[in-house]
Amino acid sequence: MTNAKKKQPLAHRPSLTMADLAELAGVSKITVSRALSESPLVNVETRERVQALARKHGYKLNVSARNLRLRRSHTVAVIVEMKPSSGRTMWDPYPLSLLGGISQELTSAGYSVLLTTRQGAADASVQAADGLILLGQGVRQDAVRLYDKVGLPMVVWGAAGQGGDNHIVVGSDNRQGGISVAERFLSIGRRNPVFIGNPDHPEMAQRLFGFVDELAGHGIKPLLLRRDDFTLESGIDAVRSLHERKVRFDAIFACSDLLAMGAIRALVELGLSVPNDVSVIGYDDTPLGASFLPPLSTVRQNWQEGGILLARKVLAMIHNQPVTSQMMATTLVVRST
Amino acid sequence: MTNAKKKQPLAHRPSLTMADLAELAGVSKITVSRALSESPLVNVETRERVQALARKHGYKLNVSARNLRLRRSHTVAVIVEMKPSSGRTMWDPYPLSLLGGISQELTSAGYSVLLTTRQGAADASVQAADGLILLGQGVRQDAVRLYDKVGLPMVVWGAAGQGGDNHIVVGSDNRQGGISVAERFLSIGRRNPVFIGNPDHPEMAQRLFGFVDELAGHGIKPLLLRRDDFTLESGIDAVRSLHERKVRFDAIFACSDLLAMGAIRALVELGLSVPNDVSVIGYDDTPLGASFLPPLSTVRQNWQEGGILLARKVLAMIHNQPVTSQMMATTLVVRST
DNA sequence: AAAGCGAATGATATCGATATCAAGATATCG
DNA sequence: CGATATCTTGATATCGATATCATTCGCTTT
Repeated sequence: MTNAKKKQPLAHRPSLTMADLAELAGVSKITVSRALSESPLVNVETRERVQALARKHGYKLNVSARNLRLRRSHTVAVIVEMKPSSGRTMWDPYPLSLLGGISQELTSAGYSVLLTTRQGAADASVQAADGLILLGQGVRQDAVRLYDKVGLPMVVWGAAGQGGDNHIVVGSDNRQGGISVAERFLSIGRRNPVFIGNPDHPEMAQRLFGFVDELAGHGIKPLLLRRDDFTLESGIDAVRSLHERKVRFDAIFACSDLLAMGAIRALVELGLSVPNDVSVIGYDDTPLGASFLPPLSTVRQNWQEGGILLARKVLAMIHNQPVTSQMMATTLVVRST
Repeated sequence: MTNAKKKQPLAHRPSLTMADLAELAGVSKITVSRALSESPLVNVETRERVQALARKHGYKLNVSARNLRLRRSHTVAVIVEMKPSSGRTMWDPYPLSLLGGISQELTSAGYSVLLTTRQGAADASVQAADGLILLGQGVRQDAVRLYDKVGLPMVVWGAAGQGGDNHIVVGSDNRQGGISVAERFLSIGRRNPVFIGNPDHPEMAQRLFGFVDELAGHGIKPLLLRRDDFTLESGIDAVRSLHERKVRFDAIFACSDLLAMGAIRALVELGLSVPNDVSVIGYDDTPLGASFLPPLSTVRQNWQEGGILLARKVLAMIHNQPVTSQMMATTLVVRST
């Protein structure tokens, strides 16, 4: 018997089972199972003997078997929406520090992270997970709807107000971010602010709303300048178009740091001083912003913490604890612009 | 029935099994299994009937059960070495477009990606995978050794020459990258080049070797300026220190774009012209490099393609096909510096 | 017409773990 | 001392899929 087992060519390591361990320890499989899972049902002495044996022989639990029996997988699928909807390739640093936070939190809770990059339909492998985390651009509600149907606990990263039947939303408080920029502009006496970004993007729309509402309270109506690309070039182009149209403005709220840096460069080229003539505030607190000349003022979102929060929420949902959507506070980082 | 289904708080959906499908179709489980896996053993008519039924009722394969039976998991674990060894946080854009490539390739081959961020010892969940991909800084050989012991097919991202008993290495050809920079400097007549980077880092060491060897062939010996941080500040600081020490130099090869940009900024502040007085070439082709003023010359590594290659190699190893380590060519992108 | 063959399907065992229920050993109580 | 409670262990069934071997049926072959 044992012999037969050893004989097979086994491309994969022999890895012994609980049955093998049981034989070694002179007890039954079930006792081994209990011993390894710290069950109080087994005698302390037996438990330690079994555990020692398991360590000694390098026993590895067969996860598939356990998952089959327990009807759960101890796995959370993270679905990354690949379609770049607006020049941000999804594989840029930001959403990915989210991944870092998620991975860290789930791993330390004993869960595995199944990474999925959605290309077309819902991936079948997702079905095996205990819960879902959906990372997207926020633009594509179809993805949310698609995965809502899977019926698993789900947490979506995005703008508030997208909550649905079966999922909750975690995100950065974009509205508050917009408000904080407005407050800053007001406090330094700016009266002709411009907003640059893409209001079709739910997260940016929130920023715009916060910005507009806060300014409206002081009788100011900002100019909305739509830009779909979040690149340096796009920022340059935006400012040039303002200049050509002879628009009067003394403050710019750009929806990304790159846009902001482009804007500043264009302003300087036009002979305008930042921040004396025009004040500029970006979004995201890119590492480069701090080193930019002049150092860029911006709104910081804590992505890593967001990832941790996402993970905690799914876990809570999986364990049937009550959870609610939550927006995370942003920080206005005032540097020199 | 339907009612009951809808009513339960659905912690878990009922999800039918092959046995259920078998009954519905009036055949046996095996036939269902074969039908769904496109086996030629079943009648075409039966197969289609079963498949239609499966679709209609939303049948989902129980992955755990299949994996248990087949003794494989259709999963590749990607281990991300978290310890930031040199200021690069691992969660910055580069290694992560690797992840994108990996995920894309594995997913479309029907494999799942298990994301693990190593914090301490080898994660147990890794045991369940069919293969491993190790993404690290390259600095830490201990991680490689640790996972080598697991005995699974493994592919490591890094510098060549680290190949071990049980794994192969895929990486960017850093040596060639260094050579190409040297060639460029030679072709434009530079005679006093400086290398800025950390030679303890295997990948950078390769760049340095290529750089030095190529220059040596023309009787030139570059100055090695060690910098452990790959930040803008570090680049600024490097050039300042050169200046203070009154070193003569007319070319800089910086091991990261940020270092290069910092260097350029410092040079400009010192009243030197780039590239007239000093030519500068960075590494990585950061998105911002192209928009930098002046546009940065750099060495591009194709991360995404690297990810795809990593994935293909593990898959090949898993299927017992012969594989070898491989370095990917880099591209010198000459812009204005 | 008997034998032989291939196509289609099924019965059963199995992967490795755990839940359930039963049972033996020991301790405690009236 | 017999009975009940407690502690510890085990036998068996089960999770949902697939491999192996067996079986049935129709059709060709000589």
